[in-house]
Amino acid sequence: MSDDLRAYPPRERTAEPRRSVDFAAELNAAQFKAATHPDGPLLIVAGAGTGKTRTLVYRVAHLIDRGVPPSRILLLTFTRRSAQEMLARAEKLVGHASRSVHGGTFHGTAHRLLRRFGPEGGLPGDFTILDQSDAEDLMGLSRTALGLGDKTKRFPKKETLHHVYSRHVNTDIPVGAILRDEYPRFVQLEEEFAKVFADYTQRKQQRDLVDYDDLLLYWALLLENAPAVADKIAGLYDHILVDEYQDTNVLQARILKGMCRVHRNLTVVGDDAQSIYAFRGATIRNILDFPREYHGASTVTLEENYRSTQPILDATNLLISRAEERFSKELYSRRTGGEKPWLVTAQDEQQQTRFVVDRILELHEQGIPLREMAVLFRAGYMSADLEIELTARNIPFDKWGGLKFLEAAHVKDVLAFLRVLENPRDEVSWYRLLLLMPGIGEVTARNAVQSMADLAWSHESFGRFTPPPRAREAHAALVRLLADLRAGTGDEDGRVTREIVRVRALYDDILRERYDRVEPRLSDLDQLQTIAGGYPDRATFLSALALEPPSATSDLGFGSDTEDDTLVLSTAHSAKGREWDAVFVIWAVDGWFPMARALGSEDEIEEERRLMYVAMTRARNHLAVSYPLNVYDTRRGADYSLDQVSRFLDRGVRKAFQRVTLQAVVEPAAVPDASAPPEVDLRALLRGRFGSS
DNA sequence: TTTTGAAGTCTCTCC
DNA sequence: GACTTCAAAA
Repeated sequence: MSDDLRAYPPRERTAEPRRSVDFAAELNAAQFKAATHPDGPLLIVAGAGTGKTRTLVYRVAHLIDRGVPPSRILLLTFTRRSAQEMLARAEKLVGHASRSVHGGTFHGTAHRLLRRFGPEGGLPGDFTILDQSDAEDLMGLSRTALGLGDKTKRFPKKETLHHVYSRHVNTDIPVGAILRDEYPRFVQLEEEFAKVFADYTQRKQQRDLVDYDDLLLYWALLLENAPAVADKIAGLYDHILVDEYQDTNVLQARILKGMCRVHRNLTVVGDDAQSIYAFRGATIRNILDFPREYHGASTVTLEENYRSTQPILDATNLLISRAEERFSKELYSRRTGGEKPWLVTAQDEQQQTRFVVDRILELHEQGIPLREMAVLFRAGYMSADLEIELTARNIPFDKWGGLKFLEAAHVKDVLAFLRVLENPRDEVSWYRLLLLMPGIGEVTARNAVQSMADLAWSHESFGRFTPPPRAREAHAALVRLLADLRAGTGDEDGRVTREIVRVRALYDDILRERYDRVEPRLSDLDQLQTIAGGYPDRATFLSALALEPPSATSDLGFGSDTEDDTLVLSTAHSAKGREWDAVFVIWAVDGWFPMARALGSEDEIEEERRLMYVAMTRARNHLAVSYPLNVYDTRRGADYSLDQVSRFLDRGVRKAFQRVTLQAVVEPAAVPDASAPPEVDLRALLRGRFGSS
């Protein structure tokens, strides 16, 4: 097991000559102040497009320039992609020294540290990471084991249980309070929740399983409760820099406190106006309270926007001015040219789609590459119609966001085989693959798992299990496959890929049996095989997959493999930190953006508003926000409803836009014969109904 | 006990 | 539209 996951996939080697950096000349005054800030806590409040990344990169460069050993700098970012990007940019400034800077997500870093120091806190060094749905499944097993799953009384679903658990761990809010706020109907069940959580925790520990929350929690607990190990871990770094600080939670703040308690060299960068992850426990309080939490902290505010034209900023400033508590800042740009953003009213979804595609082609003709354009939306499924149209018109695109690929049942199925090999105690994966086998159902699976547990999960324990007659064949096939896979030796390249090939020899037939649309699923598995080729061993592969899921799906046959000029479709969340020349925000319909189910509280609505702000501020030169009037809504029975523009685009905000109304496309056949008198005067009928003349 | 087909249930954001 | 849940058949 490699100590350092950053090595995969390998960063390309470029012989960049080191140059001396003229910080004062290459940064504006505020950026310069932040980048060259001496030791001690520093808060950088950076509005959208104000060169936040640039400042952070230069700060890293400056630290290295000052003689801080690069390997003693830790850069925590929100995605692994942004860490890589920043380090690549730092490399251009200070040469390959920056390659030794440790960069990654909180979870990725936690993983690295726990593999190394976990054993000193009683953790096994070879734990398996549970992703969210694995964790939910395990929670389900706990619920069933406690007999709370039967339908005699109403008990929350495993997803709800997990959500409450996760929120509790990440926010320190007592379970009772969470129930009161979010699930009043379950308040009386607090004790049962606690029992399930206790069982869940025990189950994880007995089976060497670690969920996402544990990664952070164990890190924090080591820092807080094991002084000797804490000194070692905190002693690894002299400087810690955190990006997107507005999206960290209480637990992450605790970790930072522990990591920095000696030197206090903590730099955090964030924008309270872009806080969009409260749903997973992030709290805006971290950034708002930073100056109080770290006495003597300096604060630098970046307000000059280098990204967008002034007309676009006028619109986004108006949008966010409606928000409640925030560090007040007014972004301005010297890019005064440019046209007002568009607010496009479409008659229906098809027309919205057609508008977006036509406009994209138009801009493309004007010389804007596809990769400089993006279409953003609130949730992954909202781009379905657009994807079909783009495919039909041969426009290549990448879709970001969502975890589709790894969530796909067939991908998880194949991974379950590998995970069982890696960790024979992985109960969740055992259930998953046992239930796949013909002749094995819930009862047999449970018996098998129980019998393996009795034999301490040894490798042979599954072979010793005596299946009922109907499952004999499946059992034998599985035993053979697992033995076969275990027999594979060495760490030669492509080993994981070959394992997947062998698993598929058994699994592909099952897949064909179970699903109707087989081809896209098979090609997902092909893709999994390819991805596996980039990893040296199974453990690294599985961990990396859980921590940094590949975003691409092969559903529609387009991908960045063949094309390098591809349009980006993305959820607003996944678009954070990115920018494009032209941005389309679609589905700006009330109930869609903001989403209807996010309207429960004022806080949720505010978060939706900030999300819309994030989406719109991605644009450099062209911004178009569109909404269809008529939405075919299957929920309300096959009917069309007349929809309203998003509440965030109120009358005042709309003034910053130019209105574009797309005319209804009338099918020739449907055009009424204007010469014929109407059969009935509908409007008069309606007026008469209310007695008005 | 497993399988199968039909009815029913939601629909999100992500490490 | 994809997945879960339920009831009845094999």
